[in-house]
Amino acid sequence: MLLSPSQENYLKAIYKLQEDDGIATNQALAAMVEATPASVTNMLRKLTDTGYVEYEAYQGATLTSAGRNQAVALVRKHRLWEVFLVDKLQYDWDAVHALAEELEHIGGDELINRLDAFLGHPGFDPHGDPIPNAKGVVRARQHAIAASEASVGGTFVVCGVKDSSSLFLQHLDKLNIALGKAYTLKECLEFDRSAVWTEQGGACTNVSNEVAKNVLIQLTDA
Amino acid sequence: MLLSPSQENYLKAIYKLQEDDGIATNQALAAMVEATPASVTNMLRKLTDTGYVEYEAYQGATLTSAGRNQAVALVRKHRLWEVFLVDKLQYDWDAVHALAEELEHIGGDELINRLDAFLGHPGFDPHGDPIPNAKGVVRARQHAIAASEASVGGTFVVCGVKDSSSLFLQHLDKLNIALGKAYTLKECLEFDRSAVWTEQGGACTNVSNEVAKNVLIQLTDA
DNA sequence: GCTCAGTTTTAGCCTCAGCTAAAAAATTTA
DNA sequence: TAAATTTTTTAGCTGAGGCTAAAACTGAGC
Repeated sequence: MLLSPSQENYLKAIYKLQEDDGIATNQALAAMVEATPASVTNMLRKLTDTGYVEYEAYQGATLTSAGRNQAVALVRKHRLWEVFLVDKLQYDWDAVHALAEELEHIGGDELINRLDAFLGHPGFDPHGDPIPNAKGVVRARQHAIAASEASVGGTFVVCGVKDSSSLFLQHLDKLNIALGKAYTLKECLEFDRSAVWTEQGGACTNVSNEVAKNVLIQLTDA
Repeated sequence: MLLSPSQENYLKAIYKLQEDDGIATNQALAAMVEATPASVTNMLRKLTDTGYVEYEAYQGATLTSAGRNQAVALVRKHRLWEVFLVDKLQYDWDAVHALAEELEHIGGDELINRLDAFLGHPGFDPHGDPIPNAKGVVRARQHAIAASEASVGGTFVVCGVKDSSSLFLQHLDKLNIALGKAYTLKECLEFDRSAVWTEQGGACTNVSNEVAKNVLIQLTDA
């Protein structure tokens, strides 16, 4: 069964909502694909007919295993193109999402597997999200927690973000926070839950709780 | 004015027909965009409204200068993506057209200029066709003629093809003819106008007139 | 167990880009 | 020049994927 770009976007949206919230409601889907709930109902019917989605009126949508395969393949394509744009074309990490959103609908397995090989089979995209392999297996990030969960005195490495919006990523740039950087949590201020992170070199960064909640870290024992 | 992929394909088709035949008839356009003549009439009206095409009923279509700019930009995008697919992803030259046809509708100037830089500002695509620069200037191939025009005893280098179909390109592969290779025209047979080409090393290739007419060469004086 | 707010579906409409069949214009042939 | 052929246009239809407004359903609070 061949899917239109629009249909592919719905599958991706259902996949993400299932992962995050466990359930893909009509309204959440509408927000994600930027359409009205009425349009979503329509499309869910069609996707049910193609066998990618299971859907009963008022009950929300679920991917079939075929649907899940499609969705994972799309995530793979999206993330590989993001790696290409950042690593090869020197785009900033906050500028690649929209382009990858277009590129992910192009071509088939052949193209994406060649791209994967060309990029050296990367494991993670520029935002630290894991790239599913050609078989659709997604290696979960190990022991990643939100930076807001760290305890004072702990050391950690930044390994991802929860929010990939351009606005948030540019804010991280301004704070000079990037993937792979190591910090110690110096203190956490009672008043607004903001934190002070220090780098090895000693540089200090003031991080609001709002930011910390959206930064993923791995605890280290150094 | 923003164009749909379909509209972009029309502009490209008009451009090619104007270059080749001087005139873009309804029927030729229909064949090129794979639609009926009735659909072409429809679309030409729309493109006239947007200011990219000049069109009077029954008189064929002409690009405005804005239309020509768009068309050249598309040719640039198409050929740069072909270079990427062959040089970086190791595709064969006969397999890249369809993919480039999809990729050329993605993104804007920013993306394509970055791709151009990444590829090292190539002058020609994998079929020897010249790549327009960022300003839309197309450097014509110098002194290229069809191989069927060469005279016996002459030496030449293969620099392009007139027919980029997969079928023809695969045939050239079989004959071991590739861009950049140098030959001497040993003889031309009266009976079927087929020719014998010899390489420096002495290897001989029998080339039908049909093939020679679709191979572009530059005469050399060695 | 009812009411009411919020969510989802239905019904009917729109635009885009195609299609067919028939009418009209242009071109070729006799 | 008139007839025949070819090309183009018109008219009306289709399907995809949206939309709005109104109706129907769900679930929380009383």
